[in-house]
Amino acid sequence: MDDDWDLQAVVRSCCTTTSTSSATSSTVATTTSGGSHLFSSFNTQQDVNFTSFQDLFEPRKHSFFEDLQDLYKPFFSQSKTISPLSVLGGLQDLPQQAQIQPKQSLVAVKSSTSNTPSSRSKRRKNHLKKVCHVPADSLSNDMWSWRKYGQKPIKGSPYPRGYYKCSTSKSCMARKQVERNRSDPGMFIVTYTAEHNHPMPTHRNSLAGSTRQKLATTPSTEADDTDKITCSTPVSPAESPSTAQEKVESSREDRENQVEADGEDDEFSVSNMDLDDDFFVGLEEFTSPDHEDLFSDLFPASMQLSWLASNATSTAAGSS
DNA sequence: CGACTTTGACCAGCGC
DNA sequence: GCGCTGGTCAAAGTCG
Repeated sequence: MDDDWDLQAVVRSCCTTTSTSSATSSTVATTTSGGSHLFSSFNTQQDVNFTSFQDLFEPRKHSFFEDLQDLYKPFFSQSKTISPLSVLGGLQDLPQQAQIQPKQSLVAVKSSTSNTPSSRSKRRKNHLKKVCHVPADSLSNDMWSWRKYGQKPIKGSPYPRGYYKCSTSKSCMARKQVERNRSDPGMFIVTYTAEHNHPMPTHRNSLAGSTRQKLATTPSTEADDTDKITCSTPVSPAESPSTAQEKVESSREDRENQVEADGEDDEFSVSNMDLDDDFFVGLEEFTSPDHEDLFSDLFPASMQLSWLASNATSTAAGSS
């Protein structure tokens, strides 16, 4: 079935590297808060040129890193304190760039209480949602562990939507929905709802699921295709290992479609989580206006967010 | 044994 | 108020 795609989608959210066109992935926050700062997320291009990000950030007053930090913070468990909304909060500010599906995006408005839905709070009403457009490649980069709890065909879309929830903690209300962009099959729309109420797992946990690739059919392939890193979203609940796996399977199919585009990778960067505050602290130094240049120097082309990648590797590895 | 995926059914919000 | 659609639950099965 179409399940495959969701897997991939899941993860890599925000920052991935992908090969796809640069502008493609953008994250949006559905929240109505109206803010706007960051979260535009990194595009997943492998070549991610930070410059390309500029566009995204330009409008902003914050320095590149600040934005970056903001972006990540929410996702990274900030090492110690993760505020429940942190994730969402960060997203809220997203720039309008993201394209979101009108309906969803609007929907989210907020509900702090959303975290405690009564048993079935299926409701669309409350719940802040963050929407990220992620290249297929990046889907897998998620440091969080996710467990798929449902999949449904969406009206108007040829692709089903996968529903994932955080598997790290039962009490964690964080959820994400992965859906392929109908207009651009190479891109996935990942919607995050609620926040993680716990720190990111150091090791992408979920071992169990992580491997479930019955078909593991193409682990290697995938590795090639999907695993390459990028900056995956640092934290976004993107896909979990499990998803990654799914990806794998799906990758078979997707590959056909995406491979070209992807080719890249999916390595995950989970381990990066360690970066957290310290990491950003260091980055702040770069916050100067010149950051662009700095990046060029510091992060040569190929590198891009390879740092993330390295971490990701672990995930990828783990997942596979 | 534990964790995850898959799938069908149920439930509730939303629009008319 | 009704129907549609989306979101979640729960059982069954799979895999490490």
